Amino acid sequence: MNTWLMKSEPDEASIDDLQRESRLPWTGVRNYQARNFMRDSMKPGDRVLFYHSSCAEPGIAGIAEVCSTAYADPTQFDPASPYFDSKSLTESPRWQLVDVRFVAKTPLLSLKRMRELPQLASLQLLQRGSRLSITPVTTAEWLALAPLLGVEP
DNA sequence: GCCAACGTTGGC
DNA sequence: GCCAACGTTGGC
Repeated sequence: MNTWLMKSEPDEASIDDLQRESRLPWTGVRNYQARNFMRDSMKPGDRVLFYHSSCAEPGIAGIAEVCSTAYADPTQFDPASPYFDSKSLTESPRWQLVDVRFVAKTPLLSLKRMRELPQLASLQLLQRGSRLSITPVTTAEWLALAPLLGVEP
């Protein structure tokens, strides 16, 4: 089983929203690398670290789980959506997504705190200039993160 | 709101 | 295929 870190702006979809809905499609990814992770590498059952970005307290706010294989992101075909992509054709959708289900809220592990911890220094999230919204987390990184999130690895 | 870093676009 | 211009991300 793989672990992923997925960023979401809490104004759009927070861990509380996911808890309420119990399951959400991960809409709006418009970056090829992030899409490829969902399309090619994510499997149902994979662990997701739910990260809040572009907010007062950026950090990991909970745990989720991939619960579908990849399929076409419907928002790319919706002219009313901010994620509409006029160049994406129905017969060859450009953007894909997976569904994610709620597992648990965690005490917020802030970006600031993560930057202070040497055992987390390898996280792709923390690399200079990194802004990919979906990044893989290694087993070693997950083992270092779990106790900080108050969960069993 | 600023701006560094990165990704995409399109002319050549 | 290069690369300048432009757009976006996201922390601060």
